[in-house]
Amino acid sequence: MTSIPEKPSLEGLEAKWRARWEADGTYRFDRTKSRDEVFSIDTPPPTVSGALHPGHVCSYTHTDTIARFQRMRGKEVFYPMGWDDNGLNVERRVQMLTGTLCDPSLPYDPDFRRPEKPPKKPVHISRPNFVELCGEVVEQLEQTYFDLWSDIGLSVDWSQTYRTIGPKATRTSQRAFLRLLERDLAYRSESPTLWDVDFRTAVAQAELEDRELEGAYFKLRFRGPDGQDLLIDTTRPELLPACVAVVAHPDDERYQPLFGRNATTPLFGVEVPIVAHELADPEKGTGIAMICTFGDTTDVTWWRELDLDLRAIVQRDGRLRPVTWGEPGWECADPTAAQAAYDELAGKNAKQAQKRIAELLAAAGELVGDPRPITHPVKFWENGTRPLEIVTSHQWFIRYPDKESMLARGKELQWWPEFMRVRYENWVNGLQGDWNITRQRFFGVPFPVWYPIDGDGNVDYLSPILADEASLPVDPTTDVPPGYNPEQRNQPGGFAADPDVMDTWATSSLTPQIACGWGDDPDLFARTFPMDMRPQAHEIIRTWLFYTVVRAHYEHDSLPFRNAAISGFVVDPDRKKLSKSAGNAKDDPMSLITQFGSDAVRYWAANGRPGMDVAFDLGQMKIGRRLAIKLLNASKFTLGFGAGVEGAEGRVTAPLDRAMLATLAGLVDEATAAFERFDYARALERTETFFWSFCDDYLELVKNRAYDDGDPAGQASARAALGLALQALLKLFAPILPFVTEEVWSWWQEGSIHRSPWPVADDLRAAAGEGADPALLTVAADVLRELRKVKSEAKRSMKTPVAAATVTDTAERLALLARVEADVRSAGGVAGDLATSEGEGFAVTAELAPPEDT
RNA sequence: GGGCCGUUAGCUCAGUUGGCUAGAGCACCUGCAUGACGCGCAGGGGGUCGGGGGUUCGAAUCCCUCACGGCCCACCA
Repeated sequence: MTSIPEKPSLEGLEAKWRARWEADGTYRFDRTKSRDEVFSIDTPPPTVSGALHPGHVCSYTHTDTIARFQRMRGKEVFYPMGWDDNGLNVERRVQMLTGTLCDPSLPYDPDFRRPEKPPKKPVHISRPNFVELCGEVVEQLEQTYFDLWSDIGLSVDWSQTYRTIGPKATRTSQRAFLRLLERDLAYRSESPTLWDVDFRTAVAQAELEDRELEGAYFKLRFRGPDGQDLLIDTTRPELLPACVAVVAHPDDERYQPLFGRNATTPLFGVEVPIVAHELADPEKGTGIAMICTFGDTTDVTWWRELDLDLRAIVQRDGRLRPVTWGEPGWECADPTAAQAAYDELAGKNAKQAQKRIAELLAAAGELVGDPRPITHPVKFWENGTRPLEIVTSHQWFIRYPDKESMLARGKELQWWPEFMRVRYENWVNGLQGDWNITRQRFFGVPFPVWYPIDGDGNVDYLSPILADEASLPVDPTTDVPPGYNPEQRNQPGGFAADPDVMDTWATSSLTPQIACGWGDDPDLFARTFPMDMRPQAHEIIRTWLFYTVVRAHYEHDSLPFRNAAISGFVVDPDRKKLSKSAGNAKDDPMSLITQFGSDAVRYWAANGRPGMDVAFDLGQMKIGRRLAIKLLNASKFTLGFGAGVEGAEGRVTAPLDRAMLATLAGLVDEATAAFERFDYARALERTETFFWSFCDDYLELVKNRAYDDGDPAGQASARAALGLALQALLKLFAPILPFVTEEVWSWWQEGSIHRSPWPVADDLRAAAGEGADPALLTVAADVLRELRKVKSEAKRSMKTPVAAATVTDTAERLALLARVEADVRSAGGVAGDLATSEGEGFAVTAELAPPEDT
């Protein structure tokens, strides 16, 4: 408890209270509480690769308001923080920042030091060195995030942190992986996979995006079974050597006679079957398409469903691999001619090969007409720069549960707002294939497996040697599998490490398990899992949310959390999402905090409705700042009366005071219900509205009485009511404006407001007493407003005495007015008569005292 | 192509099951030294509720339809 400052101010509150809360452990999780007393939050681990912008502040503030509300309601809040330092984004950033390139074939160099400045030509370093470097860079970035989160007032328990690539997360991910493997819910297979040729890694369905690209239709002349022309349009003529069939729609009469027979490819003279499939679109091109292994995902579908040959030609670097024509699998009419043509293409990338094969086809007279330019959507990795190719490789997959059970989980989960469930259902209904969790990268969670090498030095990739669960976490590139010794690494008869790492989502889909200590800390796990709340953005429903549901469904046969609170984006005035890459996120959150104060920035954030996009708006922050300052001043004023709370019951006797408390009780009900529904915005809006009228009307109406020693009962009533109201109001604001409310609280209370109990509406009703009528306050404020209007329109001071006034209103309202007349007269400065007249409409006429001559 | 969300004052947004003359704040205009706050206080002007139909005694609210903006999904030869 301190005293009320002479000139209250917002300056320095962040640093002051941030330090205090940390020293006092205000937000530390008390792990003696049982599951039903706990409210646990599955915080989104921010990717530490990017710079922070106001968008981050917004959604994390939303979650924090809920955390603070639940804490005050009496729940013990489990509010951890993770750092997402896994994944390609971080790796890419480290490459750029340090000027290095990971080369797994190099041995670890214990003396390697990060260059001062990134060299122009990247330095090649070993995987362990690269991983070390990632750790260093990430640590610096985490500090920046920690500072911002602390200044913005997140009530996170900072002793509960994890990294998505730290030992805890690695152990959890590896354990979960091994258990899925054991139940045959994860498997390894060689199959066509979407592949980024620049980053040389597989990409999952969830990370795809379409981009419109310039392309062209090439009309190729195939030969039909009877030697007739069979014209086929394609945008990828360079894949002609990989053609394994041509396909048309089963109902397409033009091609029906040909089904089951063979066509011959131009240039290479390969005989391919003519097949039928519903996915072939008679409207597209000539209605018959070539199937290549593989040009796009439709090719993969056709190849699987029609059981076609495999003639893959695109390598992992995106270039066409060498092929010997005439050998098994590459039979053709004239191997020499085919070889001659193909040798022109081998080693080229897709673009170069396309150009060359177009020339070859034209020269051979097999290209009909000129290519027709089109724009068409092409699949990219969302972070990539070149179109994805499809290559065949060994990958780890997790089977998806059947759609029905996933949809049932979606129904079981509470969505806020409700309509977000549809996005989940859309995604589940559109699922294809299984979940590829393999990434051919270095900085990530490694698979805890090795492969045996036979006496001839061949690696058996389909018979993995599994790590012991007790030995986790393991890195197969440095650890040795059970039963082997280190000298046997990469030797005939020895073992080889799995070279890949898990996809980011394979780890972050386990954030509840990681944060709650699954397998490591069963006691904590029992008190926190399944979690209560998952806050996240809608764009990653298909990834983070969906995958997390899959993992908990498998591992615990439950939801990972009961509530999903989905936030929108922060958008600029043009409704574009705020992002660093779009260049519209120039405002640094720290400078906003300096300029307006944390509470003001939080106020702006909390104005964004759950699930709705939030406009970035400095004006709202200004208003938030004003609100915070008003809270300081109004509190100072109120407390200046010695507005106590102790023994307030029974002392609130004046009708106006009882009316105010009854109104306030209604507000508490409404704000509480809103917070329960994760609707911090409505709670704020209602509280704010009440607060301003509390200041402008109620405070004005009672201040004279509160000062008046001649009316001890009235004075005591006003002071008691003011004290109760102030306390409740501060608490209602506390989740949104934690700094200013804590500051005011400290003026006359012990302990933190953030650990104090949430206001109870019935307590306020009890203090207001039986039959307290909120309408009294409304009537009094209405009349006061009219008296002010008269003064304002006469351009006179609000202090101007009113010589006489007449209120016209219904009998009912006039009766109410009579009960609060003294307060109205006092606040309005009505010196003379306050007459009443029963009538239809509400009106007030007033005669002002003449101006004093000076 | 399918779906979801939105469109209310110049700006940011409220408006619960249809029901007083559609609200708030900002901005703008006019005033005011008032026992806390001039980063304040009092007052004022400003809206065919995206367009068009319909249901109803009555529609910002319910139904149909169109437009625009945003997002998600889609097998894209």
